[in-house]
Amino acid sequence: MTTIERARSGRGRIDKRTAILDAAVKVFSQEGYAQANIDAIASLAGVAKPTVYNHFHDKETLFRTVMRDSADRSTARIIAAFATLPDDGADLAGELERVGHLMVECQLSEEGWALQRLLYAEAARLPDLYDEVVARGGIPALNVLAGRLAGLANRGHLEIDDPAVAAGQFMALVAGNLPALSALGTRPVSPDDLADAVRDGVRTFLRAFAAPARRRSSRRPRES
Amino acid sequence: MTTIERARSGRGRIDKRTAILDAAVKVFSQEGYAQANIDAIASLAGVAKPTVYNHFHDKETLFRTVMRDSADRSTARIIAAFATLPDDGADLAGELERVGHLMVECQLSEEGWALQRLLYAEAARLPDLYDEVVARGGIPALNVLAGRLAGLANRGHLEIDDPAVAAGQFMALVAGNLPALSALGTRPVSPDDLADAVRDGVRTFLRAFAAPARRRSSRRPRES
DNA sequence: GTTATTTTGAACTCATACGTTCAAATTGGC
DNA sequence: GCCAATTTGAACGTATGAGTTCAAAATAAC
Repeated sequence: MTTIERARSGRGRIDKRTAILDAAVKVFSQEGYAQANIDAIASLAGVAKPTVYNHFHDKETLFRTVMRDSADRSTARIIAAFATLPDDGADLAGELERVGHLMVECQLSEEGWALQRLLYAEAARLPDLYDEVVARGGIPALNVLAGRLAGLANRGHLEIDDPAVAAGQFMALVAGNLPALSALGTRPVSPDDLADAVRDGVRTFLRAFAAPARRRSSRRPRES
Repeated sequence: MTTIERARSGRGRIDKRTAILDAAVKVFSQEGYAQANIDAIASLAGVAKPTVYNHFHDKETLFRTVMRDSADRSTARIIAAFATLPDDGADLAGELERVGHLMVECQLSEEGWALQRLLYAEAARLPDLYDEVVARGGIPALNVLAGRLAGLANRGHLEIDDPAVAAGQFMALVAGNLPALSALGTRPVSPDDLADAVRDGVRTFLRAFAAPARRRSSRRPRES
């Protein structure tokens, strides 16, 4: 089943499989699940229709595979971006903006939007697929960011009660405007608007969570 | 065409039309556009199929009407909620939480999620519909909230540079966790989780935008 | 009651598209 | 060169569903 298994088994032609997946992600994201045409996918992949059914039992299996792969790619990108956030707190605003940019660019990518739109579209029909994508994507990414923020808080650069909450709020603040800006990914976003949105989000995040400059309290409870 | 026109023209049976729309919103939101079946809508509305085509020229027209009506209802609810935000700044945190609750409940409603999922699903295919819904829904609602926040800022209860940005960030902070919490509207949200999310959002919003207690920025001294 | 309009049921047309079948061609391993 | 697995093309069966047609029935206006 897995890419690796097939590659080792020898006989299966791995390139056909990936060609089908590449074509499928394009067609699904342009047309949506129901409107996507298997013949179109086969033709775009340069493959005969029975070959598609040879690799993927039916349309739903193909769709699920596409969504899983897409989620894995996006997650890897976002986690890599978060991992570059330094712990030392130097130029915190600049670093948060940089990471915020990487994050939104991942979501703004063709594939990021496609994944999100398809998830929304099919969540009601395939709730387990939604759960799986969240488990593979959103949750790990959020955990990584929460860990970085917790590190910054421990070193006194941020004042954070709950790192997971703060991580979610960072994402909401920085990326919350993206759907409106890009019309759900159907229109290009001007780099200036994007930079403004990220900057505003980071500024508000820091207004809420930046540790007071004078005090270098590692942990200062605000109220009981 | 409009409800009112039809009601005055007399001959058209207005109740059939609304019954069709009610049925259509249910079927569309459960099945999605492509999977939605006109026969099912007609049957659920207690109406013959040609009657559907008598009121709405084709499936897409019916869909667009459903989306517009749904957007109008949601917008009216949210704007009504925002309008109850008092200007005087008394119990600001409590009031923001109350309004935040009204806002997320609107989005959490069956219809709110249906609208959002269908928008995401069909945005690529019907970009103009997306624009129309945003123009009727998101933008007016955001403007009303921005106006309220600006009022609070003028009276010295908030410290806000750009009310529109702050309004968008309020929505992002308070509602940003909803998709994950409710699995895009496919699962019920526990009232406790919901209250936590709203409280966390409002707390962060106030940490970023609350006017410092000592300084009386503009007009009104803080009464305490 | 008369009349114009709407509604209804049922059957029909037509297009789309999933998934299958199968014999022939191709491929890769040995 | 031989064999086993895969691929291919093209046709097919089948299902689904949008939108139409039409004559009969129901309805509202006058």
